Amino acid sequence: MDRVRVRYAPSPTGNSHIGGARSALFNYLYAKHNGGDFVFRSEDTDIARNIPGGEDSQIDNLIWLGIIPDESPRNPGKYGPYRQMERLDLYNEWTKWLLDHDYAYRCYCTHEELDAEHERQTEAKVAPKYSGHCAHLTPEQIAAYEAEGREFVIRLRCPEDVIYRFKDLVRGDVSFESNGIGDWVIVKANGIPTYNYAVVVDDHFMEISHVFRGEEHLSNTPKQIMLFNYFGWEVPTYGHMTLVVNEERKKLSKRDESIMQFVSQYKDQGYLPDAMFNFFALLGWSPEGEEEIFTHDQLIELFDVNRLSKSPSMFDKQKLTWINNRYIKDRNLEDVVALCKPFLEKAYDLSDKSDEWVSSIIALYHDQLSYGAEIVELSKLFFDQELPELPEEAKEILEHEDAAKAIAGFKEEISKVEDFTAENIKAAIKATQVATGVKGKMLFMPIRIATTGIMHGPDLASSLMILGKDKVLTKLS
RNA sequence: GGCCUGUUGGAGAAACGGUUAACUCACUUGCCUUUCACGCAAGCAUUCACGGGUUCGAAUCCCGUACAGGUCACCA
Repeated sequence: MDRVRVRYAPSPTGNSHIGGARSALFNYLYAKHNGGDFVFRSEDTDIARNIPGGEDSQIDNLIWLGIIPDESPRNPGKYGPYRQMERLDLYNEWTKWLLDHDYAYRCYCTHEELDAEHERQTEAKVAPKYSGHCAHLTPEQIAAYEAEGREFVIRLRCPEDVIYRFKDLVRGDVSFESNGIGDWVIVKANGIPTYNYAVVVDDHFMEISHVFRGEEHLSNTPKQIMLFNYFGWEVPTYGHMTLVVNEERKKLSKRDESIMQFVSQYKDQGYLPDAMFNFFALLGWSPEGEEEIFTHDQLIELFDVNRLSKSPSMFDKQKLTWINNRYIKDRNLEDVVALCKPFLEKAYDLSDKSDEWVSSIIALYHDQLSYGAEIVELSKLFFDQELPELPEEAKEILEHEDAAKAIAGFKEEISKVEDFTAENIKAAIKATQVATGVKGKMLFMPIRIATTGIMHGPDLASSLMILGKDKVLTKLS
């Protein structure tokens, strides 16, 4: 196994989860850093939970993020097929091998029997594991069960007193005792292999050299090593990454609503894929210097497994927002317009507006925009929307005697402006100052509040230009 | 309950036995600016969960305690 080959193997049971995307990202970074392959495998053995389109959406989301599989069901390499349900013959072949060598056996226990056993063990406060009821059935017993028409699963014999040790790329030396495991199911009653079994066969035949996955898989590792040992196959190198947790420090669950959980949601809100890529890379990994903003290629270059963290990382929405803003600022206006316009179109009727007009609004917010959809809220004042009630402070300003002077003066000056450009508007404000003697905050604020309806916003002259002369005059009246 | 893992400021995180405990986000203050935003500058852990040890010296090594998380499926 000289070549680095890694895989990302989701089950097509739903939309891409951010935790999964992060796993995919680290596998990808590792592979690319080492000039290896990143393969996508569909773990679709839970036939009841698979959803149509699940696999496609997984791949699409990865590609959107810039994590391009070198091999997948869509672009198969020479290690296919890339869906587990299409590899059943392979598994069956090796199941037979295990059975023939007596490393595995048929188990006829029913769910009821197993549940009762589990309950007894929990009550007795011992580690729940399979009792081995069917481990040594006589041919007569087997025949009897078969005659009954009982279904069976296939269990792997778990050796006694073996300690499974492995060097984890993230956690260092890890070991598990075999005694805590028990004979576990490798093939379900429906003839389909379980996850821990299929994975071993696939990782071997797909020549996977390194496996980066979430910490929740740590305790699956001894089971998989057990199998590698029986087969006499080389065990890949594992690296168990910390979980991503929410503000409550709990593992992100799909029901959690405190943050957006799915990659597609970020896409839909107008986040930039390269910003997401950058952000995910910082979740459980840290670069060496002080810089944290890196391009796709730089991250590949810099990625180093030794810098993966051992403690869980919290999904920090504010940091994502900041990173996304950094990327938006770096994009040219044309790109940002393309990003934002769809949100405006959806929120407002733009049919009688020119492209230039829309672009000029977006330009106003280019530097502060955190994500595409935010433009709708930010630019409200240009779309005749209901604006929040003025704060006390604003009312006080308007009641001031200078305010009335400023507004009246400005109305007069502005009505004289022919060519309604920012420059000319600025000149009109200046002229108002000269004419009325009002200046500074007491000049700008009343005009701003009267025309835009808010106290704080982008450059006044530009804002007025976009609003247009007619609207400005109406508002002033 | 068994097994496994982690614990450095509000959040991420560096430091690999000897530094004033990096850096980034957030926050606070100041500058810039009509305002907001952007940008710039500064401030923000007498201390590394706690208690013992080892050592000339410990956030860093060892032991224990506490807390947090993961996992114990015919789900992946």
